[in-house]
Amino acid sequence: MKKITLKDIAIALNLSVSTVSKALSDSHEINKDTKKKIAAYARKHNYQYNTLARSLKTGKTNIIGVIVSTISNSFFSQILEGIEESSLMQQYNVIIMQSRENPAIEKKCIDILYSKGVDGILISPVSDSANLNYLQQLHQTDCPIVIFDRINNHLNTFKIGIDNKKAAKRATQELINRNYRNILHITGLNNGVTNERLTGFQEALKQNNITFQEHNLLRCDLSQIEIVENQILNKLTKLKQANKSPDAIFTATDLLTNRTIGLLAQQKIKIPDEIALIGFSNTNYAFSFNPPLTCISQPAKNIGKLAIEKMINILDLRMKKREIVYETIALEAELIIRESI
Amino acid sequence: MKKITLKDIAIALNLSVSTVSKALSDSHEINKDTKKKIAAYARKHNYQYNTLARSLKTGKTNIIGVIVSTISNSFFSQILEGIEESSLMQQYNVIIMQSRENPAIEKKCIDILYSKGVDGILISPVSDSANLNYLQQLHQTDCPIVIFDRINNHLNTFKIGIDNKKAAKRATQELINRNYRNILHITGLNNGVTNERLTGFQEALKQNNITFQEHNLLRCDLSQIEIVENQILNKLTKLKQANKSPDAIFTATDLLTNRTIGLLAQQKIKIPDEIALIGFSNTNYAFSFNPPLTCISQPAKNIGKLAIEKMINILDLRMKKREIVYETIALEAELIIRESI
DNA sequence: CTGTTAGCGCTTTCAG
DNA sequence: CTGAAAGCGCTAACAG
Repeated sequence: MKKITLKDIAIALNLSVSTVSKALSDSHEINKDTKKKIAAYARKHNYQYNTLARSLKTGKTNIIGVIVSTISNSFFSQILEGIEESSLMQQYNVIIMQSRENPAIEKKCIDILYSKGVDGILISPVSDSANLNYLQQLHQTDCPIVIFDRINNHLNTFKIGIDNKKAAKRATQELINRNYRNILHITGLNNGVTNERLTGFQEALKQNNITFQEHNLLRCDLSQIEIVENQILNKLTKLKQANKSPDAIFTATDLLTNRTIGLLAQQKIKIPDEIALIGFSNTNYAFSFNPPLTCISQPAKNIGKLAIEKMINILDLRMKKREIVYETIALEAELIIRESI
Repeated sequence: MKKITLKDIAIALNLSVSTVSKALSDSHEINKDTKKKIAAYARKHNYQYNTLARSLKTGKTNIIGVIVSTISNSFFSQILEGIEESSLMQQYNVIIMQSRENPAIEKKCIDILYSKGVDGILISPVSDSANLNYLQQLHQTDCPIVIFDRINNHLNTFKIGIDNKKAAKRATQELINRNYRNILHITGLNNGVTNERLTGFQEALKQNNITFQEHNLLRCDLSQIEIVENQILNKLTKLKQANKSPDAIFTATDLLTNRTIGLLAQQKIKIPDEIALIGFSNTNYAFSFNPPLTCISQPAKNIGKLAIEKMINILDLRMKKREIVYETIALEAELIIRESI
């Protein structure tokens, strides 16, 4: 079962290559019987057309590049699942690459994808600045870009994510509604997404006439997973010593939330009796935590779906030379109430 | 910044295409100064060679296809992370596809990858039979196959996974060592992997002179996630009514383990006091469960790494027309003792 | 309805 | 050291 080509079929059936090509793409200008004969031979010999050659000719690969920071992060893997599913349905495939939160690697990924001739790139950019100009250039010429997740940047294209401020505000409000007043907000280092969430947190406090206290903000360096727990524990200890222990914690990322619940359990701090916990989390198993975790879950799969759909949309409109009106789509994050608050 | 080609460079610098081609691949037959001039121009205009054209010519795409059942399963996403990392280092890229536990979709994925001209396919096959003959054919001719995770089949190639029987036996022994005698084994439907694990479970019992009781085996249909919990709860209820409640549970898959711990918490069954729990799990957050979960964790990232390395190994040896000796590599799964037993 | 031809961008002999 | 030419497998314009 060696790979056979159009030429092989043409020779075997005593036809020309172009006839075979047209027949297999079901062109109307080919006789029915000829088509049948060709189709039969092709099937029998397991002919699979050579996408490479076709792409070289047509200038279209039907491959979309996707860049995320880490595949194994559950939020991203859910997005990727959505992307793969939708792309397959639309006859596209995806090459997935990891930027590992590193702008230089991200640049390399972009270049590789570009040289592979991908029709477009879906990306959750490492930073709000690093490769943005480069992406903008690509987008304006050869290679359309669609942004997902980290949508706080000035790139003029489709951006799919959630309204982070709103989601954070809602979570905070939920705590306040339940009479928690002294809320510690744990977040990552400065970036668009965490800043939005912080703003949402602060706005909720303000609306309820609660003064935001600087000591109720902890920024963790997420690049060093090992010490995240220490950073949190230190903070809690200090607050306790100052007699300012929080009655609730609001965590701003998946990793922080899941680590925090583990840490509190380990420290035998009762949730929610001593400290309540709410946070962003897309773990499939938040309900298996004990207590089951109350969390803000992003519609990850849907983000992926929409991102690829918008990309195909761009590709389509560009081909038809039609104008494209870009939009930023902020989906609704879901607040799942369980038992940790 | 439109895409530029060798031809563009050649014309601009008044050289021939072949000279430019050779210069950019640093051929020794090109003058140093010419190389420099060409390199400078290429960099300035952001030349990215067209992989498509090169592949068509060389017959090599440097793309490896990967087929898993679901990307968002944490075990697979960890494998994918390893695959992506290693492949990038070796100048390969991966196209990831999902078979969704469906042989027909799996077949489709294989065909698409084949027609894309991937250099090889890494796959965790849906079943021990469905597309195996087809894969064997591909492997023997054009497109080498490497199997990972589900390695209980007759395909003659590299297979990377773990020794499931051994891992299950060890987990069971650990329970027995701690004086649990009445152990309920919860597993999935009949397949190579779960069968191996069941065998390991039974062997451990036997070695300790414990009779295996048919009522201590529950097979769940994993395709219907929603009812898994019900199936487990029903079983526990029945056993209780018969006065045969287990003192420990050994779960055979990620999903089952994580669902079971959630269910037990929900039912207010104290772990490990009333029932102990041990199981396979590759969740990143097993330590955040409460109690922290004692589990068997597979070296997923490593499985991915090895799989791609073996693939590149095959590609290499085939090119050199050297003989290849296939082996099945069973890595060691790790037993992580925490507090659920 | 079928065939001829040119060419996508690149690599690779072979000549000069 | 540099260039001309062929060809990878396919599509598409054009001819017949």
